Amino acid sequence: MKEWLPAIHAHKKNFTLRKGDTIFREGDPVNGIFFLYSGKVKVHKHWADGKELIVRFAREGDIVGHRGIGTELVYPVTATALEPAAVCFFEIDFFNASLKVNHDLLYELMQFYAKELMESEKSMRNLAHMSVKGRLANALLVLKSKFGLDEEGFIAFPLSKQDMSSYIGATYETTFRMMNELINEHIISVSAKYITILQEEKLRQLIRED
Amino acid sequence: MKEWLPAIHAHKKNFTLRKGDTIFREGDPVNGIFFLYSGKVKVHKHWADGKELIVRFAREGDIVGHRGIGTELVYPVTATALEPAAVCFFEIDFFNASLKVNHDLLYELMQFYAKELMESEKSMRNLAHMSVKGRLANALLVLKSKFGLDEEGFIAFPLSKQDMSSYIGATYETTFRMMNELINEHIISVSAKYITILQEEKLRQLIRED
DNA sequence: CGGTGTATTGAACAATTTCAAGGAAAGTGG
DNA sequence: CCACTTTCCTTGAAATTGTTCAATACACCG
Repeated sequence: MKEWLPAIHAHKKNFTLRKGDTIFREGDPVNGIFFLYSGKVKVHKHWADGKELIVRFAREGDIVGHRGIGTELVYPVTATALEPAAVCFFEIDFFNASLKVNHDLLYELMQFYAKELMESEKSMRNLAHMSVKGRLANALLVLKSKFGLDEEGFIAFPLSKQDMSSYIGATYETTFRMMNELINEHIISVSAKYITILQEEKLRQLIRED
Repeated sequence: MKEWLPAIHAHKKNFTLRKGDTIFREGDPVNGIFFLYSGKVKVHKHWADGKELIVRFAREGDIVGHRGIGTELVYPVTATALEPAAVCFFEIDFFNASLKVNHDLLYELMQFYAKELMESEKSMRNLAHMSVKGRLANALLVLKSKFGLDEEGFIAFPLSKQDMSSYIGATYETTFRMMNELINEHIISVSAKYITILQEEKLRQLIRED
């Protein structure tokens, strides 16, 4: 999704965001699409009592707000900065016009959607059939493979337990307890928001499907 | 997704399916894409002990197997006929070539994916935050709005309780019990696979989000 | 008519959420 | 920089929801 980004570079409008800032909110009219230059963003859906489910994380180079493309009039999700971030914004009309003209862009976007759909349906199955501990194990592996490790061996996407619980679709308390189990079993170690995977194989065992 | 179907009509290969036949299986190498001429199909993901989650239903005019498009080498889902069906098959190479050439087709496919993704993420949130009863209520409303009612006022997509439970992501027994509650509360009435919604408003109350 | 699959129900069990309550950390405004 | 507010963290116990197991009934099919 990064190759053609420079091609439409000239039409960008830049914004900077502070931690906790909202890029767009579920239900807002769709007015454009965003690219992340720097920072980390969560994309989430809301539910009663401030409950939420994080459906995706984005970092530099990623696209946000694409769920508004097509026939949708309002964003079906909210996007919130997890740390200071810089985004560039494209008017929806401009972006749609680009899609009409730029076949490669459209093809990439289609493939991107296809991949997101697969991930999403996998997550659906996980939510339906996996225990919280299994979903946590899976989330850790996904975060590692998607964002890698930093210099110190931590998963390079630090998350509050709050956000972790929203990501795996469980309550804060349950997530906390399951995390403790993993720590006591020496499968992971945790220092504030920073997580180290000690025994990847044991995590994999927790998500065996059959 | 139906408008451009005739355009590539000449390249089709037809197949007929009996109830229970599998069109393709999760893990099979992707060899093509299917269009449903008639019949109903479920698209599902498997899990241990023969558990499954139905991620989508398709009927005549719908596309099946599109999840294999792009970089994927194997289907991430299984497609099974719920009743006798007729499909037409397109080689993946031919379909990909069409996408490269036919901009409108590609655009429609992209929009289709975008819509599917939104639905999928909505389902994710429902699985994470709604009770089984709420998910059942939601499923009934979705099935009604998607497939309509037949002449007798039944939801025009008869489902075994087995499939219903796989669709809402709960066990057979729980689904059964929740269905009984809805019946006892005179919200729905059921005759074998055929369901009538008696009080749509009460179903909506069960899925209030906030 | 027996068999296979679906329907039905109860009871025990397990997983997860909810509630409650205290402590730590972190950001905010004076 | 400090007091204050808020948010996040931590833990236990109780309540709830949903699953699993088990056993029986029913229905259709060859």
